[in-house]
Amino acid sequence: MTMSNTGGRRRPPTIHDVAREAGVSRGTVSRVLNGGHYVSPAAQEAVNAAIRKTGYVVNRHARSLITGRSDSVGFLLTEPQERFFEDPNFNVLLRGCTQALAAHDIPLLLMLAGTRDERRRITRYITAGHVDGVLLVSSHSGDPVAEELRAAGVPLVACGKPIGLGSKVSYVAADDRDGARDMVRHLLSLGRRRVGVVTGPLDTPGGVERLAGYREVLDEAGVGFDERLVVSGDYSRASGEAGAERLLTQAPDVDAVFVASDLMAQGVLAALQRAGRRVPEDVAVGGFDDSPAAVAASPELTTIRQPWDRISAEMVRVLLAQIGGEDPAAVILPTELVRRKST
Amino acid sequence: MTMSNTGGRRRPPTIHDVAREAGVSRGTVSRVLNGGHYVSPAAQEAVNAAIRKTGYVVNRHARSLITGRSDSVGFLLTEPQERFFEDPNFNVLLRGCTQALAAHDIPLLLMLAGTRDERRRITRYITAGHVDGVLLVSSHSGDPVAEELRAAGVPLVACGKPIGLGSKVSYVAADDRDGARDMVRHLLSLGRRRVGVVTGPLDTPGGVERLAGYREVLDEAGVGFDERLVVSGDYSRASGEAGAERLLTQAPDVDAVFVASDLMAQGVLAALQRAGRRVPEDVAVGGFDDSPAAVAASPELTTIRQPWDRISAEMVRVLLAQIGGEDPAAVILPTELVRRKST
DNA sequence: TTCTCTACTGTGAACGCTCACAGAAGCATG
DNA sequence: CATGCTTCTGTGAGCGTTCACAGTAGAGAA
Repeated sequence: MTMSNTGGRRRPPTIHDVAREAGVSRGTVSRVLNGGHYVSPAAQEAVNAAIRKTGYVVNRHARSLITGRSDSVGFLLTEPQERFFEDPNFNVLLRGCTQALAAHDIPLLLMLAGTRDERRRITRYITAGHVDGVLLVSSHSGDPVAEELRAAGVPLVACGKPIGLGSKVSYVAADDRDGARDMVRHLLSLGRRRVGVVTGPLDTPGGVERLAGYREVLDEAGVGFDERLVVSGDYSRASGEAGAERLLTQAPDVDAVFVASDLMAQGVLAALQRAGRRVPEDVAVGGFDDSPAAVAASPELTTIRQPWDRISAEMVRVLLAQIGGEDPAAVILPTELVRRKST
Repeated sequence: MTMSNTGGRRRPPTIHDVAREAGVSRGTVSRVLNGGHYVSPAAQEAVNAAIRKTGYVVNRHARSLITGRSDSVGFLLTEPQERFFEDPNFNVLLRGCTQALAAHDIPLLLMLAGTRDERRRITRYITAGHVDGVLLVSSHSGDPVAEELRAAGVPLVACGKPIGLGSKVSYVAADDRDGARDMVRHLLSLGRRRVGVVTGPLDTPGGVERLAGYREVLDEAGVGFDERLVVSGDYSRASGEAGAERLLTQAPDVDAVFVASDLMAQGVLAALQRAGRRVPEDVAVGGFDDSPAAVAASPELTTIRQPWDRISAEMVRVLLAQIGGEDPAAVILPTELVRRKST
């Protein structure tokens, strides 16, 4: 029983305790802690032994106070909160970022900027230097928080190409256009010629790019573009359902649909089913994301995989580089067609 | 242009700057910052004006260094990570906790303890005092991290009744048994008599309680208990699908199913559909959670709402109370039957 | 007047760490 | 022998707060 456990916590050992235990000075312990340059092997060893023995863990507040760094980063969501809950992609991204940061021993602070007040509070918190950088999820345009952070010089990496922030903001994104091309080519290769599309929100680069890829392939295949085959959605399940209904009205002969998100594709499947169309026999359906929703759908969705694990890893890499003084960077990652039952 | 914006960030104002600006001492500013007791109205006013003028934000690291508090809490997930992504409840809980904490200006640190290494690192981080308390999501038994934290005297609030941690750990949970009772009563009230159940994992209190509620109502209604009507799952969609298949084999005359989670209920619906049973005409299906999955299902699920917003709010309240020195507490919250299309 | 009490204010010390600097020791070079 | 260089080590200062304490001013009571 080394620990009296009556509610209060014992005062943890300090760098001083370690120094005394190892028979060296605070400075030497600090040097060992920070890379071990200019430390003799003997001292190195003694300090490490003392750290193990005392169970020392550095006090990050004391360190931050003098270094000016916080050694933590924020994960900021300025989207309308609903999307967060409905879209499984956020989970995957959040998890990936948390783990990638954990590998660097950097905690992730979750920040949800929903209301005006929350936005103000969070902006203050960040610009006050309480985090070293921010991972940003905000695909819609005109985001005042992001703009303010950028102006304040806070290292920032967005997920997906941000709008209206100039070229000074780093971002990591999947190759939306190329992914869309792959999917539409796949649908054409099945012999379908009346290929519809349910787009994402067209005020986001992702939405625009996926639509552009669709058009490109139709052009290159010599299949005419028919605007009755195009309806727009907002990535939500409900908008997919509504979109499919509109599509069936405008172009009843549709024999394939490229849907710009898996969640919308779920809605499309439901609407088609209700209309008595069989998938994939009557209408082939292709999604986008390869989110958990793709496997949960029935039939399971053929979709375009966004490499979320790589996206999150790259976001963290770019952010840390930027915190380290490097210039902003843009990273585009390749997508992959995943064939399942819906095509 | 008050801010030179060439990459570096300007040194933020300190309490000293505010004191000089307001013509008072650091101590007075500090008192205003911490509640304003024993401060004259005039000084109060002057300090607030100076804070607004300078844009001062307290340096939390300096504060933490001396107070010993970190004014932050961890949100710790020790579940197998997959559940996190599949189960929409986690999102709602995470969001609720983040927002409830934000109201107290307390940041939430997301901690995912998947691997052994991660567990060790996180345990060290927490016991070193880098967070004041922990919100714990870990319904399965034998969680070494939780036990270690409890032993170290870290304020801890679990979501759902934890197993094997003695009574010293606070928790907040929905009234699982009562919810199950409501649902089964509802199914009986529809005239169904062959009511099956797909349970949750039976090494968790939630799973056990929901099954107990089911049995209680059958007993009280004089409907005999038939073990062929009972299959067990693990809250995952896939296990619901498998469970329903087993149920149809063991008891083909089943006319209602109480499923212990919405996600499993999705799987049950899929399996029933495949087997040619109509819902709700042939088989009524009741879920549990009222997660987004309930509305996404087709037909939309009748389910038992867990009051996630209240659960998260209570978790935060209890945790902060405990950090403030109060004793651990258990909170049980009522559930609510939500009728939709599946019954 | 003198004392006590309350309301308020300022000051130095401390929290635990890193950083800059000074210096010691060892070795090669002039 | 002095000089310089490299490698290593210890020391004092200071990061921006809070806290304990000392002190002041004014009001009321003796």
